[in-house]
Formats: sequence, C-alpha cells, structure tokens
Amino acid sequence: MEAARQQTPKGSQTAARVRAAALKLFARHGYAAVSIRQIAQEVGVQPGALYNHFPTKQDILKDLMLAHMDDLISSWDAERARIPAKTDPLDAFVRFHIRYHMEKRDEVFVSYMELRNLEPENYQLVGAERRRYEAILTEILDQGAASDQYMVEDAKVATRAVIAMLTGIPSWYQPGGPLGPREIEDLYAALVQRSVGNTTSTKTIGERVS
Amino acid sequence: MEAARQQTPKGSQTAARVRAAALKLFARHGYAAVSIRQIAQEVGVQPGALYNHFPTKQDILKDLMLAHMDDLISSWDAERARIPAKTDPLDAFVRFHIRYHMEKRDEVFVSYMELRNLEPENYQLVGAERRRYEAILTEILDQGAASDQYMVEDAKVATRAVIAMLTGIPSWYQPGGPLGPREIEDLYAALVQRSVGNTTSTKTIGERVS
DNA sequence: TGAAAATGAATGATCGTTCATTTATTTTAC
DNA sequence: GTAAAATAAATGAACGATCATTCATTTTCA
Repeated sequence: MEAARQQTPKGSQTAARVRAAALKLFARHGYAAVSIRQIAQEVGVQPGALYNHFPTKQDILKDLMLAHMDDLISSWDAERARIPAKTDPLDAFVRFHIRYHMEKRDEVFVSYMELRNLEPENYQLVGAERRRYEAILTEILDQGAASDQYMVEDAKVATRAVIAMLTGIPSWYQPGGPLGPREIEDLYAALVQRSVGNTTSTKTIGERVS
Repeated sequence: MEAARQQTPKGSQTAARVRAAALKLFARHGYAAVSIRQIAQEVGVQPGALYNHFPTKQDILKDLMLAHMDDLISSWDAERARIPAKTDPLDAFVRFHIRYHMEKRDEVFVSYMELRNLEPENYQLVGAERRRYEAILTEILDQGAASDQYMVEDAKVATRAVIAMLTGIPSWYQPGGPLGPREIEDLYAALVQRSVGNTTSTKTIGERVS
C-alpha cells in the first residue's frame, strides 16, 4: 500500500484534489467567477469527471465551508483541552484564533466571503456552525465579566468586535512583511485584553518610555 | 424640479439609475454573479442601453468604488471641520466611521468585497484611496501616542484592527434588532478607547453593578 | 435639425450539467 | 490464483442557457 504509488495516482484522491483546487481558485477569484472547467483543468481532468464526486458546483462550496467550520471548532476543542488551568481563557482563545486564521488563509477567506453564494439551505447550515463558534467567545467574555475580570457591557457585541478585528488580519498580513506571526499575535492579544479592560492582565505592555 | 416628475423620466438620469441598480445588485449577489441584463432590467431598459453610459461592466464597479472612497474621505474632512477643538479625535473618528458605514451599507459592502474583481489598474486606484483613509486614523493614533494619551505599540496595526472591528458592524446589525445605532456607537467607541488604553477618556462606562 | 439615448437583434464565447462510451479498479466466483 | 462480472472513474462531445458586448436602426428630446 505504501511502496507502489504511481506517478499519477489515477485511482482515487480525485475528490480531495477537487476540493484543494476549488479552495485555491475560490479564494483567489471568488466562487461565482470560477468555472467548473477551471477547477477541472487545475485538477488535470475533464469537466464531466467532477460530477462523479460532487453533484453540483454548489456542493463543492458547501463541502469546503462546512469542513472548515467543523475543523475550526474541533481545533479549538483540542486546544482548550491542552491549555493549563491557570491560563487566561480569553488570551488563549485570541491567540488560537489568530494562529488558526493565519494558517488556513484560503479556508477562512472563502468561508466568510462566499456566504452570500450559498443556497438558503446551506446558508443555514454554515450559519449555525458560525454561531456555535462565536458562542465560545461569548461564554468566555460572560464568565470573565461575571468574575469581574473583564469589563464588558455587551458580550455579544464584544464577541463580534473581537472576531472581526482578528479575522481581518490575514487580509493585510503577508509572510515577507516587517512583523512576524508571533509579534502580530502579541500585538492583537494586547489590544483585545485592553479592549475588555482586563484588570488582571499578566503582561503589562509598552510602559511608556519618553 | 420637484413638481413635474414623469412616471418614467426617460430623459437622462439613466447613468445614476444604473449606478443605483448595480450597487444594490452587487451588494446583494456579488459583482461576478450579477449580469448586465439584470442591471438593465432593474433600471427598466434594454442591456445595450447601458453602453451609452458605461463602456464596460468593469467600469461600473470602478465608478462605484472610487465614488465611495472619495465620498468617505471628503465626508470625514467635512466632519473634522465641524467638531469642537477639545473633542477627542479618536472618539470623533470612530463615531464618524460607524455612522457612515451603517448609513452606506451597500457602498461599503461592495467596496471591500469586490476588491478582487477589480482589474489591476483599478485595484491600484482604489487601494491608494483606501490607504489615504487609513492614514487618517494612523495619524490620530500616532499623535495620541506622542502626547501619552494613548498606549499604542504599533499605530499601523492598531489602525487595521480598529477599522476591521468597526467595518464589521454592518454585517450583523439590522435595524429591527435590540440595539439602536446610537447604542452600538457607544459600545464600540468604548471598546476602541479601552483598546488603545486611553487614560483621559471622558466617559467611564459600565461601573460594575453587582 | 442634430445629437444623445434606447431599441432589438445578433455576435462568439463560456456557463453548469448531462450522457453514452471507454478505461481502471475492485469484487466475486471458481 | 486467475477469469469473469460488477463497480467506479474518466473521457469527449454535446445540451440549452446565459454571458458581455456590438451595431444598425429607431426614438427621444433640446
């Protein structure tokens, strides 16, 4: 099974390669601007062959978006199980979110740019997952507010504000730039902690040096 | 000008109606998913007629986006001329940005969703305007940091963070919701002020009541 | 009267999808 | 283990629909 892998593994894997090609093209040009023919060409196959793996173009988009949301949420579940008990949960969440969104640029980009190209039924499905993810942060903020650690007037509004702020990072970050991923993580983590007025922040940042 | 308005003002105004129709449709379905025929139908005219006013479909998009950026920047110029001298400039900017973006939903939405559908030349033009606008906030933050009013490690990063946070509002706000525009404005203004650690914030928000 | 605007029809290209057929691969039977 | 049967995947061509754009002609309006 492992020794003999032909130069062109005709057998299967095609569905996976379609997903990869579609993801790349959707991220670059947008769902509506990408044709089935372009995807097929990127895969190296005839257009009709795609229909052995996906019933419609819309299903490719749905698959990509649902897979991303599932992966995002289960990645957080795995991360949360790993973090020490005394860690500030907001800090952990923010850093996780940034790291994840910088790693999975294309998935993230497609998942929040192509919402309007989802048919109503699929829109519902993705929307539900999205709300599940946002609820994670809202709960963190609510608990922090309840224990007087954070100063949050409206946890739902703060959730959207923080997520919008963080999710915007990949739109301007580029690997060659002056700031590395870790520096960006630190800068945003500090911004968020201050925005919710964390009174027990471990790191005091930027003691003003005149 | 106000008394005689025919049922179908065939005369002119067509270019303006094309812009309005295209804006509405682009915002709803995306540039690539909207056809010239749909725009023409919305205007109530044959497809060919649009070409008396715009050379290509791309030019309609370019017009909309450049007009929006110009209007945004000149609206801020007008606003700035109006605000009292002792007003905190960051607070003024944030409130202006929120108000403007909630009013001009469609223009804003199109202008940051359709960037990738601009041909390179037009992308450059819009990108330049965008940087001009961001520079306004960066300068405010720089000056605040220089006078020790704000705590900002990196003004450019903070600019992007704040703008992403604010620009996300229209994507979840809907007029019938539990929060009015003014309340949202206040909540976000507070979030931003705390995020840059404003030490001289006029309003202290949400004294925790147990 | 003359210029601008709109029509209606047409252009060639490309769209998502289908389908009969061929080619690979896997399963079954001996 | 090998031949036959069943299944899966890919091809290549075609479907009707729709795309952005053009243009000769007619209508509208100053």
